[in-house]
Amino acid sequence: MIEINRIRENSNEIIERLSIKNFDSKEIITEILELDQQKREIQVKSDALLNQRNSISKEIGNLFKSGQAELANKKKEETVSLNTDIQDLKEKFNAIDSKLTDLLYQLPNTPHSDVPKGKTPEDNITIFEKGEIKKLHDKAKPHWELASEFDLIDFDLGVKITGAGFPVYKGKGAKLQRALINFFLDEAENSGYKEVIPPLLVNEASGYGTGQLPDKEGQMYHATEDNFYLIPTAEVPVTNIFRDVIIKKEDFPQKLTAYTPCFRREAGSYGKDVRGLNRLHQFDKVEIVQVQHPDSSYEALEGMIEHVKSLLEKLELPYRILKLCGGDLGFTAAITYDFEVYSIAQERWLEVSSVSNFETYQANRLKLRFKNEDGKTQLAHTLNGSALALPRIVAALLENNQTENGIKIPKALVPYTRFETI
RNA sequence: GGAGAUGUGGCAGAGUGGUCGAAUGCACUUGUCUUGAAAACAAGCGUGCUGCGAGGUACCGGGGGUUCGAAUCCCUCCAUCUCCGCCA
Repeated sequence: MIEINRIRENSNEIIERLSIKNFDSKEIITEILELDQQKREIQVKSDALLNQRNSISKEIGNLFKSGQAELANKKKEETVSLNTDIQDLKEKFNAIDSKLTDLLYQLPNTPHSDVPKGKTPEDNITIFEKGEIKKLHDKAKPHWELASEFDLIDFDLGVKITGAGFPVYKGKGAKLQRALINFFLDEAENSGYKEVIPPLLVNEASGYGTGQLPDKEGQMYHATEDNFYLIPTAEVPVTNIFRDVIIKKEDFPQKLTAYTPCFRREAGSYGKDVRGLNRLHQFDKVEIVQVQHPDSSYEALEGMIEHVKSLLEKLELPYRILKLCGGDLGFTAAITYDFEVYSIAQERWLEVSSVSNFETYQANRLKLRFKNEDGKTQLAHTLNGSALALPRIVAALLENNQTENGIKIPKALVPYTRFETI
């Protein structure tokens, strides 16, 4: 969430920035400032009363020690009204504080000054495009037909076992998944990311830490008996490694990568959007996460973009990079670049990666800090990106590489699949 | 899942309900000494809120309670350890 100090000092700037996200924050911020003011006043009062009580209590202790029980008991009476006042202030304080926290949770991150205005995905700006969009042969098919023709993915079987959006990968289809995961992990390691295998279920605190809660509660599967959530992305468990951590300056940057399945409930899609691998409830993804010093987080973001670019180029897929406009930007991100690959048989672009800088927004929730030159604790920056999400990569690979003699595996992947064609 | 024990500062480890934000040791930082280092000695050494500042206040696993006053007593949750059961 946005730091309260920033809101105190730059409320107008924040309101203006949030308007780029098409978020009208004027009322909330006014209320936040009021509550913040009240909260501090109450705290000062309460501190003063506690101070009084503490000194009276000390006196009572001393009186008892020196055998003046009568005087001590008389002193006790003084604390009666004091205690009701303290209790009163405590209740008020808690009420205001939880209201304030609630409102702060409702404020999205402020977009970076580079973020273009806009409301819908059409307003995103294509900043880079590369790769040849080939012509396919006459009998070219969409990936869901290829998947069933070559017996790679069984969607109906998944429906039987679980439900729609939980495919079963078979034979070379399963091996292709494994190959991609290993390829992505190796590439990440070569770029300096340390591999971790995190839990796939997280507690509530972790959900709040990265911002899935309370904003996107409905997106996550919820194991209510234990109050755990199935992770929608490795971002959640991996970034929460750093919750409540004060890292040493020399330990910057932290670069982690993780492969995990991801679980998303997703609501309200239909037709071609959800056909085949386009949108699933369970899918595999390799994520890269960085914790950075604020001065170098944008440089790190560039590095992450370069990393994802190199993956797509090694896979020989035509892709483009979009800079998301304010309206399409996620709740917690300051800036996001989406990577899309072209799916030839479907004749559409498919999002395969999202690379974002969250600046201090997540760090503030996580209490992820470092000691700066002045010896003060300061919030770090967090970043993450998909590198990459598998299903749509598979869709594009199958569709784009189909020939009349089968599907060709890109060269870079062959050492991992150990077969050249499907 | 059952029984028992434990949870204190970066680590180890004290702490009869009152002068405990917390002894002591180690680690760390700075200074003295030294050509330099080590050793020794001295000082410092957690996090938040609040205040221009001195300071005030809160935090001894989390939450709640008893009390004039809680690290210390009670309840509850969580975690760890030991034993038993179950199990990939």
